[in-house]
Amino acid sequence: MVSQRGEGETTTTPAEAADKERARAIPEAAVARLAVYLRVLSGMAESGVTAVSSEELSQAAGVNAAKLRKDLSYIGSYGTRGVGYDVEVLVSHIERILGLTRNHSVAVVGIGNLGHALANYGGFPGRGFPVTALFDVDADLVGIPVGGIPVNHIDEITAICLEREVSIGVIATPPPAAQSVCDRLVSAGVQCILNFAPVVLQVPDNVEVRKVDLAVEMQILSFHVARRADEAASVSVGNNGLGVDGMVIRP
Amino acid sequence: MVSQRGEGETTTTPAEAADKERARAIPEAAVARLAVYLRVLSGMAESGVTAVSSEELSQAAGVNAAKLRKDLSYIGSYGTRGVGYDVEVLVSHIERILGLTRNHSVAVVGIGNLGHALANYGGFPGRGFPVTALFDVDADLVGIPVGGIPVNHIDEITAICLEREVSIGVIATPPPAAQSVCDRLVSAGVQCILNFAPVVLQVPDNVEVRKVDLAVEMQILSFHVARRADEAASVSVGNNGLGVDGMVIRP
DNA sequence: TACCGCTTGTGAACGCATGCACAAAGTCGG
DNA sequence: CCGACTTTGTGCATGCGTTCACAAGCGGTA
Ligand SMILES: NC(=O)c1ccc[n+]([C@@H]2O[C@H](COP(=O)([O-])OP(=O)(O)OC[C@H]3O[C@@H](n4cnc5c(N)ncnc54)[C@H](O)[C@@H]3O)[C@@H](O)[C@H]2O)c1
Ligand SMILES: NC(=O)c1ccc[n+]([C@@H]2O[C@H](COP(=O)([O-])OP(=O)(O)OC[C@H]3O[C@@H](n4cnc5c(N)ncnc54)[C@H](O)[C@@H]3O)[C@@H](O)[C@H]2O)c1
Repeated sequence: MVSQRGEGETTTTPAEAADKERARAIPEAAVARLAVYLRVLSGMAESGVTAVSSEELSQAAGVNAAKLRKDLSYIGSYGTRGVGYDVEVLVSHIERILGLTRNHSVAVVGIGNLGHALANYGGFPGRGFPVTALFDVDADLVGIPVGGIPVNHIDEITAICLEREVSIGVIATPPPAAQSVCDRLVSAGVQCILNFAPVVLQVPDNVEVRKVDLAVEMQILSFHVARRADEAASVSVGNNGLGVDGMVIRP
Repeated sequence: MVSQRGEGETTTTPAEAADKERARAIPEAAVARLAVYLRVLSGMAESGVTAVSSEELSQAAGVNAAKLRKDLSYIGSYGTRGVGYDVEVLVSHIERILGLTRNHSVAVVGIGNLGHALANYGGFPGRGFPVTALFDVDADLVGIPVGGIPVNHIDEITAICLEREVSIGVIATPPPAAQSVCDRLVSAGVQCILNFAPVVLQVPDNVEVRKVDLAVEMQILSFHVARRADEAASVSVGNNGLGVDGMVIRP
């Protein structure tokens, strides 16, 4: 939509220019939360809710109310004191800041277990991320449609990514293939990569990589179990009976 | 150096007690990285590498060398100055800190696109996370084995989780079902939950939740694309030629 | 219009995490 | 046995992110 990102302050509206400058200053952590607020707000809008206070929204998003207000303040002052926020207004401003005013075409590479799930998932197109290309090295898969999109051979990746203006590449290949797939995506001009393979990817500075590592997530959970078990042990043994139920006594 | 506050020394060995006390102090961010180091180190061990310096390991893990050393220092001093770290030793210490010395049984709830992929994935059991139970509400799925494990009906979740000592529950149901599934997992004694459904789960304090939200990941990538585009525009037009290549000029 | 109560937006303080820089501590060659 | 070289472990400064607390601002009410 709009935002023909023209030049500096001469042709853009003051509001747009202000947004651009602000975008640079938004903390990474706040960006992630803004995406969550957006989802919650979208849900509210669908339910017919038109206004919301920082307290309500923060509850629904599972964060501290002050943090929520600060996060929203990064994108501008669109609330009304004494009242709250207009849901629609907030949605459109967050969408603008997150760059969701245009679609981002997605390519999935590696159509195995995970690739199939991603290709079949209906949740992305509706949120502005249409999956427009699938790639695999396996000749048996090439040509077969998955989730409505036919699989192409990995060797066609450059041509097809350029043609379909892919802006996000998703890597769902086995670990050994990930770096080479990544390199090919990068040389096809893809600047955003979401990596499911448990390997550290090397990319140029102008490419943004985010990784999803399920084994790491589970290990973090495991750490917390262990920590909790230790704490419980300390309380019951170390404090020698002073601690009742699970409460930690010492500060 | 070693942190007081411990009285646990009476029943545990000093080394164990020291670990337990340290575990409490490890920053969350460092825990996530330790899991990455562990994966890299395991790969090195398999390749026959026996020793590694902080510089090498940090390269392989994609982090700053000083940060890596600090992370490792949280779990103790197991390096040799002038030489580096023994791979095996480091692996075993990280595993101990992360609580990986025992297996953590995993249950997957919601055997749809994503649930199938998870159940079929061979990478978890090898890392100490055997998938031991699958649940779905769909009668057509119940009884059918996926990845070698038969699917059970969701109503059996409490009994089976207790019986198989499930410690991690993975939620891969549609969003509306997620909270109720979560509640059932919690009442079955599961204290760790990995949630793929795009909803904020409410849980008691003694339960740890981690979420994987792919739409949020993509939106973060989208934000960076937009920011980059804006910067490019500012530099080429706003600064009126003063900025060459991608460098940001104004602070 | 003037007041009241409510909610936002933000300055300021705090706490956590990162990265630097270097002393301490070890190896290895001679 | 010594001295040069290498690499760890960490004190310290810096920057980022979170939280508190409250003035400013707005709608409603009399
Ligand atoms: N399935 C899961 O639940 C899961 C969980 C965690 C991590 N992962 C990771 O995600 C990745 C994919 O997992 P999966 O279970 O789907 O694996 P999979 O083996 O089922 O699928 C991998 C696919 O990638 C294709 N492929 C291999 N080399 C390729 C290349 N060079 N170019 C293009 N395609 C290529 C294969 O033909 C295959 O279709 C792996 O790295 C895995 O570690 C998967
Ligand atoms: N598939 C993906 O790639 C993907 C990507 C991002 C997010 N997600 C999220 O992951 C979740 C699962 O996605 P999916 O594509 O596998 O969905 P899906 O519809 O294919 O599968 C959902 C499964 O959950 C089962 N189910 C429904 N209610 C249940 C209940 N109360 N108890 C137990 N099982 C129940 C259904 O029978 C079905 O088998 C969704 O929340 C989705 O938003 C999926």
